[in-house]
Formats: sequence, C-alpha cells, structure tokens
Amino acid sequence: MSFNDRLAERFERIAKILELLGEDKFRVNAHARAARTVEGQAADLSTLAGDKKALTAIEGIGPKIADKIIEFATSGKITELEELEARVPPGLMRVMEIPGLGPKTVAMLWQQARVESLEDLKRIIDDGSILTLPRMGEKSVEKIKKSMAFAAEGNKRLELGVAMPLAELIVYEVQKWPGVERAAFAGSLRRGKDTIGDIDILVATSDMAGTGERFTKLPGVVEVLSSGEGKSSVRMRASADLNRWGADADGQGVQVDLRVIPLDRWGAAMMYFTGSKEHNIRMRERALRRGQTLTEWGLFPNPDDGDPTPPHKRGIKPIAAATEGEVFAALELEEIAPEIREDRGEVDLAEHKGEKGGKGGDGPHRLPRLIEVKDIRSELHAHTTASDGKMSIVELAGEAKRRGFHTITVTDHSKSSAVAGGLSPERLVEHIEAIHAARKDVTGITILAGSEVDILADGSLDYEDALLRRLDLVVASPHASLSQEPVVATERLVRAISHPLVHILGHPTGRLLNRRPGLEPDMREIYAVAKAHDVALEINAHWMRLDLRDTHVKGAMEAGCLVSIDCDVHDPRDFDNLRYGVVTARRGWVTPERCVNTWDAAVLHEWLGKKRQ
DNA sequence: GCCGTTTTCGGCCCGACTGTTTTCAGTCG
Repeated sequence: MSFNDRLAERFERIAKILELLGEDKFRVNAHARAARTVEGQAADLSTLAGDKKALTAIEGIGPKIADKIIEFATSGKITELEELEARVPPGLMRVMEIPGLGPKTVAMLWQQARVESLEDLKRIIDDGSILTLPRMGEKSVEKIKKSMAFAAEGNKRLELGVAMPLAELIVYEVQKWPGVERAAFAGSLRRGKDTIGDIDILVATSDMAGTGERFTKLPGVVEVLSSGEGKSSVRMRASADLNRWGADADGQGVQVDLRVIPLDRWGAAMMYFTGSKEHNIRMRERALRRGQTLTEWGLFPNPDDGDPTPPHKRGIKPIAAATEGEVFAALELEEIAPEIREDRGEVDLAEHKGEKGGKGGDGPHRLPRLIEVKDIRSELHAHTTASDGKMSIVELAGEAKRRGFHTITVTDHSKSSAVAGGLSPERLVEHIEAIHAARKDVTGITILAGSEVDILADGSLDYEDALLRRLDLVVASPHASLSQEPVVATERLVRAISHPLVHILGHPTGRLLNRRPGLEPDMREIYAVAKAHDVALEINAHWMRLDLRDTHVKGAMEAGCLVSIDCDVHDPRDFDNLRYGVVTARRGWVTPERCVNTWDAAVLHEWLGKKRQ
C-alpha cells in the first residue's frame, strides 16, 4: 500500500471511531473527507511532510490534519488514532462494517448488550436477546443476519470490466419494459472508477410500480433489499466472462439500486447519482452562493423561508433539470465529464471566465479536452501465438485493421517470461522476420516488430542491446519480483526507463485488481525520468490491470509525461477493453496529444524511430 | 476539523427508505 493509501486508511479509522463515540459529526466528516482527499492525491504526501504550507494548501486539509500527516510521515504513527483505538474494542470495527449497521446502532449494541465483536453479535442474535434492545424487531434482526452472511462472503468491490457489461445488460433489459422512456447507469461506474461498490440504474417510466416489480424479478437477483415507489435495491450475482486469469464461476454478489425518476428531471438526477459525493457538495455550495438550491430533483431558486419541505414537493418550478447540460449552464459552468467529477479542481476550472455574463458556455474553455475512444488509432502492445496470444500475426493485424488502427505492434514476451512462452533470442530473430513477411499479407496497416521485454529484478532488460536495436518498438514491463521494497522498485524501473532503446514502460506497477498490489515505486521519480527520456507510461487497458491507475495518470499528466493506452491484446476480444483504458486516462485528465496512440502514423513512427538512430 | 466575494465564528448538502415508531431516528448514497 502506498503512503497515501495507508494514510487514508488511518483517517478513515479515526472518522469511524469518532463516529462510534458520538463525537461532533463535522469533525467526523472532516476526517472522512481528508481520507478521500489524501487517496486522490497524485503526489506522494510523505514527500510534502516538510512543507506544512503545501499540505494545508490542499482543499480539505487544515492545520490539524496536516500535523497528523507530518506525524505519520516522520514516525509512522498517529498518536490520536492510537488513543482513540484504546477506547474502543478492536472487534467492534468489524461490526461497523456490516451494511445497515451504523454508528448509533453499534454504539447501542456495545453499551447495552456488551457487543464487542462479530461473535458477540452472533451470540445475542442466536439466543434471541437482541430482540429486547430498543429499535430491534424481527425484521431488523433478519436484515442484520443477511448482511452478516453477505459480509462474511467478502464483499469486495467489483472490477469495472465485470460491472460495466452487467450494468449495460440490465439497462438493455429495462429499456424493453412497458412505459420505460429512458434508462442508464450512473454512480462510480459512470465515472469509470477501476472498481465499484454497487451499480446504480436510473429509469424514467410512466409505470413506476411495474418497473420496480420487474426489477426485483430480474434473472440473477438473489435477494431483495428494499423496494419502494422510487427506489429499489437488490443483490445480484455478477458472473464475469471467463478470462485468462479465470474469474469465479458462480459470480460475486453485487448490490444494484434502481431509482425511478420523472423524465423532465433526468439531468438533475443523473448528476446527483453520478456524484461523486464530494463533487456534488461542491456543486451544491456553488448553487447556494448563487441563491439557488441543487437537489436530485433540479436546480431551484432558494425559497429561504425556513420551511424544511423540499422544493420539488412544494410545487416550485426548477430553473433547470431535464438535462445535465442545462443544469451546468444554469450554474454558469462548462459541462464537466463524469470521469473527472471527483472534486479535484474541476468545478473551479469549469467556471465561465472572460465573456461578459458568461452566457451559455461561450467563454474560453478551461477544462481539458479529454481523450476519447475514437481518438485512439494504434495498438502498441499485442501478443500472438508465438508467445501466449491466441492469434497469428496475420490474424492480429487483420483484427487491428478492422478496428481502424493505422499501426499494430507485435510485442510477444521475452525469454524470462517462460510460462507465457517467452521467445529465446533465436526465436525472436525468426519472429521479426515473420512479422516483416506478414506485411505483404495484410496491407493498409503498418505492422511493427516489437517485444514486451521483461524488466528483470535489477532493472536490466531481458535481451541484449544488439537484439533490441532490431525492434521497431520496445515495451519494457515488470512481470516478476513484484513485492520489492519501494526503493528497490524505484531503482529498477528508473534503470529500465533510462535504457536508450525503450519506448514504453508497460503496466508500470504490475498490480492486479483484487489480487495483488504490485510495485510501489516513488512515482514522482518515475514521472521525472520518463519525461527526461521521452518514454511513454502505459495505461494497460485490461480491466484486471488498469495500470497506471487513475491517480498515477493524473500525476503523470501534471509532470508532463506521455502515456500509451494499450489493450495488451492476447485475444481478439481484448481490443474491447480499450474503453476501460480510455476511461482511466480521462480520470487522469489525459488530452489526446499526450497519448501516443492518438498520433498520426507519420508522427508516431518518427517518435519510435528517434530511439533507433 | 475546515473554511470565508455576505462570516476568523458559526456555519457545514439533501432527500428517500425502513422499521418500529404514534411523529421519528438511523442509515445510505
């Protein structure tokens, strides 16, 4: 875990314990927010520990939180957290993790029934004594039991590449139901996070009751959590397509929420349910400052008369609600892409500047023009049957051409990746000739000879320079020794990037989502060296990898680096993963010109050739 | 605990659903 992640986890724990102890909720919130802020930082905060001013300059980090960051960076601990943990039984935090059990209930269980662990909770459920506690009836207890079983199963977050197809399938089904005018998914899935906690489906329909009813009966639903007029929740089984890492066959449980909304409030609802929470708060604050109030029902004039009834229930007409574009425009903001709605400065940048009145978005655009799938015109990381791919050179090139690419690079594994059929130097020489020969068979696309060369544990490459020089492109990737100490990993990657024949650093950390964390190099060092040596950092588009991850991509952009978005193709279907790579790039604010795969053939080939002169 | 083109003090986003309640607290997103 990186420093930022470890720090975020500590702040999260502080927030949880404060909440449990019934401390001031705004203090709780400040720590929870600090956790999310820290997690989203591109820069490693331990490097800022000597600079309190720089820390407090970050939105949501004030003097107190900054002190805790500095303490954690210098001593590896936070005294306040240790003191808080001494006040609470350690097993109680596990009880807090059960969905549906919040701080108030857990505190009550602790104080009134001496519940200090999951085992204690199970005991008072089994002997029925839980029913004597306040607000604990049959239904509540039944819910807790189910939630405990679900939590025991390990409710890990679902990978984007599993969740997105499932969500699309649900939307496709829902759209066929009578009365349905519109359906879409929102939430962190729409923002393109690498993993998601649940799936949010929005639907506009003239048949509210029927839609809710049908939703709870979708195939794959294993449990109905709630079903009301406007909102229903179920748990479903998400079965991933079997892939080369092998996904769990019977699928993993995932919560799916359905929200029914009127069509004329579609935009406001989509905005609200897409989030993120922090972004929404920023937007609402902006509305408030402008004498308006923003809810999932629309942007309203602020009545400001003390009546707590929500505006939409008082018959107040919204200023804007039907489309997201309308709502952004009414707030005098450029439309912000879902992927960057994370409260990382996007709202301020979206503000109309310059033009008098800022009417309707004709001010100068300050948000970056984010990269799109259609911008991608080459694939630079692909395998054939020569190593562990499923296609021949000709099949691979044909598929790439069919998908509209001007260049495909064949990059089979190098000799040390024995399990992946890595090529010996002799076989690579033959392979290069085979690639050259294939150019006659498939025309209309440039087929380049490359290799995905292992970065060995010491940072040296898996082939001699003389051989590497014969390749049009070298992707250097770490595959083994992925548990190295950060300092060692940094030296290793820096050495590889500095090699004069390397073009791209492939899946830089080697992480696999939900499986292994991968290397934790000093990313600032990686960015600096990559920029200095004109090496592109790969965003590996496979949904198990998404490596670089979004925060690293943002850091790489801020450092002025190039990126390469590649599908690491083994199977023709792997090309379909491109969208996950692009979404991750967008989350990192990548513009087309900074991604080598968007370049014209001539520009790309010249860039590659510079390292072969 | 953070933050300030209405505040350095006094605010801090907003609504829906559930269950056990006779009017609302707790949880969630």
